[in-house]
Amino acid sequence: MSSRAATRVFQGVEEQIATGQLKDGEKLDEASLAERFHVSRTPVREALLQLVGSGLATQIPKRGCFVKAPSFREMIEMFEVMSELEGMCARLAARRISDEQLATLKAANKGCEEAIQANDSDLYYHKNVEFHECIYTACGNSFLASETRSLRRRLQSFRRLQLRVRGRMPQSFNEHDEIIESIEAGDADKADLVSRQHVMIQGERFNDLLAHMEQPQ
Amino acid sequence: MSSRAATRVFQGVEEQIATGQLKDGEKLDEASLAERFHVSRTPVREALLQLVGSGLATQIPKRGCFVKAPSFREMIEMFEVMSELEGMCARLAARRISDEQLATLKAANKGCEEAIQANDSDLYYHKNVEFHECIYTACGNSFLASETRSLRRRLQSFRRLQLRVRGRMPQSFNEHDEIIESIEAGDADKADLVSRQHVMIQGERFNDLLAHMEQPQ
DNA sequence: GTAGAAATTATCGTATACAAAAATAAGATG
DNA sequence: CATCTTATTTTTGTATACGATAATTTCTAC
Repeated sequence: MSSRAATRVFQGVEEQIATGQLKDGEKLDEASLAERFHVSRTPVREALLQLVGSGLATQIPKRGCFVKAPSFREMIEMFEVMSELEGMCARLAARRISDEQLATLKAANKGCEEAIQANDSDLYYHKNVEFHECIYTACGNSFLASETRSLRRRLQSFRRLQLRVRGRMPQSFNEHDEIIESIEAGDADKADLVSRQHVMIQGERFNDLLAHMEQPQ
Repeated sequence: MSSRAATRVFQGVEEQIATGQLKDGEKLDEASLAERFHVSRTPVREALLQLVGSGLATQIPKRGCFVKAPSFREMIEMFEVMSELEGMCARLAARRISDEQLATLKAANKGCEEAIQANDSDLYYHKNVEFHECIYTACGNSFLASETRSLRRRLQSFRRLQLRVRGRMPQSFNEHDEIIESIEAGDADKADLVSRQHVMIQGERFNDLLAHMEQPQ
């Protein structure tokens, strides 16, 4: 089906960690995974290496790999950094965005609006990613864009949960408006501030959500 | 000698990329590397995967791995992000640092001073790392600390060059004083600003250095 | 002589095999 | 019965083997 077995295993394990099927500290046994994915140990080992690289697993020499789900504290820390990066992207975008990029950004936001009117949170999720992607591109720093994207991806599975929180979708959309306005006005400081808050609010929502769901560690 | 063959290969190739023995775009042939490091292809492939993960190589499916030395533009971009992260660390440290951590920070700076008096740029390099490491720890966000450390490491080989630039060592040290003062005073905004500048100046110095050395691409 | 096609070669991705180290189980000794 | 020692088993890390795909070369046709 897919091109590389190693990639399949990587994404599969990643998914299972995100959904909680594989829990924190659980051992990632090479032989079992190989059997589960119908491949040999070689691609499994490659997948595990990549998991370790992306921080989802820990490797102890001669002992094996173990799931390393972010703790509550680490999640908050990641949101804190995400907030900073997102703010930086917006700040730079306010200074560097082109007319064309601004138009694309507005179009993406229009997509968000339509998703809200259709009350389609899954569509909103994708349109929202698109919106932020526009800002990453417009910041004119592809390294920053890539780092931010990567962190967003890492917080992704939790975000998806958040947008279903009551009333979050319209509020998120209103914040988008503020972000666009400040970027269009070239107000870097405000774009920075508003974007930071946009992320931190999500962090807080995440916090609420977790508190409702179960005990953090 | 060492524990893992894969690690040896990884560090070896990393070193050769940093020193310029392996140039941008050059192919990382599995068989040749295996022969060079007296190991089989398996650990070589693992090393290459890690190199790709840390951004030092690119992988094209069914075509192989190629050295991906950061371009001039990417270096500037990385400095821009480093500046932001370093600023964030300092800002948080100004709010969260403990008395004990502050003492350690001052001690590290004392080490820098001694290195200057001894005119030992190599020692200064290490003491400087120690100084910044204190701030990372004091920022109270271990994820941020880890990300910043990782980026520092990536810019490391170039930094090492920079500190040998004429007059940089004392200037860097003076900037440290400003950083300590603002952190001690709990002035988060100033700590942020000064730390950002501290990095950006290095970026500019790097810029100068490159301009002197050879043509950027 | 050049362009395209077929065959050959090289290299990647995966599977299997084997050696070394660690975990576990079994046995001996007090 | 507990504990230390030793044997067995499991599992990691590395080497080798094999199939598939892309690159290269050779060959043929024009």
